[in-house]
Amino acid sequence: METLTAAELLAALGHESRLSIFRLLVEAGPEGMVVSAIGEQLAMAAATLSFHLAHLTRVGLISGQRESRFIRYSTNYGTMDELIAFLTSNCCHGQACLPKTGACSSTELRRGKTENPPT
Amino acid sequence: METLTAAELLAALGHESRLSIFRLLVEAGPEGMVVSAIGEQLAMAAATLSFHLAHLTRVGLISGQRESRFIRYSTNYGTMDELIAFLTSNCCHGQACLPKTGACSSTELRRGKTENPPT
DNA sequence: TCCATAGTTCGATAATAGTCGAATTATGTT
DNA sequence: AACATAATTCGACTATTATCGAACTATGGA
Repeated sequence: METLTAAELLAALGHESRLSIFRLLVEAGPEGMVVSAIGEQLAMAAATLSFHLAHLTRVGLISGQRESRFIRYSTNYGTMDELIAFLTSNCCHGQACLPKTGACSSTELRRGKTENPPT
Repeated sequence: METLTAAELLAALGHESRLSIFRLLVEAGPEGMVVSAIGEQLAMAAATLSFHLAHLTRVGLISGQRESRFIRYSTNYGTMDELIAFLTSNCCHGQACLPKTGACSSTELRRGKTENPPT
């Protein structure tokens, strides 16, 4: 993943409103949520919510599809997966720098443990 | 970790210059790097570099300590560890949500191929 | 003390991002 | 068709962020 791309993803998540939206969608799971339902949870003007949804969509973290009058958004797990991989790569360059929470190892587990093998 | 705090960390990393600085320091390992050495790698005005170092320091991602005339910065792995933990928590709420790593497809999506899927 | 070097802080400017009411588009209902 | 609902886009405004030369602070050496 390019540094520029990663920075765009991080910047997209680096705003309280968008991070809240994203986490809400992550918690909602693959089914996602309809915009009005998101709006009910997070108090913000409809235009503002739409603005942030568009931003998250543009960088590829979420995507939405119309369902009659509604538009249902859900997270693109793959993008998030790539971002986590980027953040954890070059991280230990050999030795384990993130051993305590198991964040690294669980990611490696998910990914088949080939990205950054300890030397 | 609070959502606000996480957003601040993500925003700090969500800028190409700062992400480059951070990754350079991550690669440098626990020894870190002196400011002038960072400046040699990443072309930017000294004031700009200082500005970004201060930002990364303020959110706790890096810290610096003086060594005679130099100031040596290094990454605070713990902060990064917490951030990764935050990002991966609530992620699958039980089931594995990141099994496949659809790396290429999600990248294509970001490239704007199918911005608004035809309905 | 005087000078050079390493970094930071200041100040002014330019650029970008966020907010939200109002207008608009899309869909479904009567 | 007329109306209601869901969501986006527009437009204008405000706030924040980034940049960088110049001035400043801190340290070490002559």
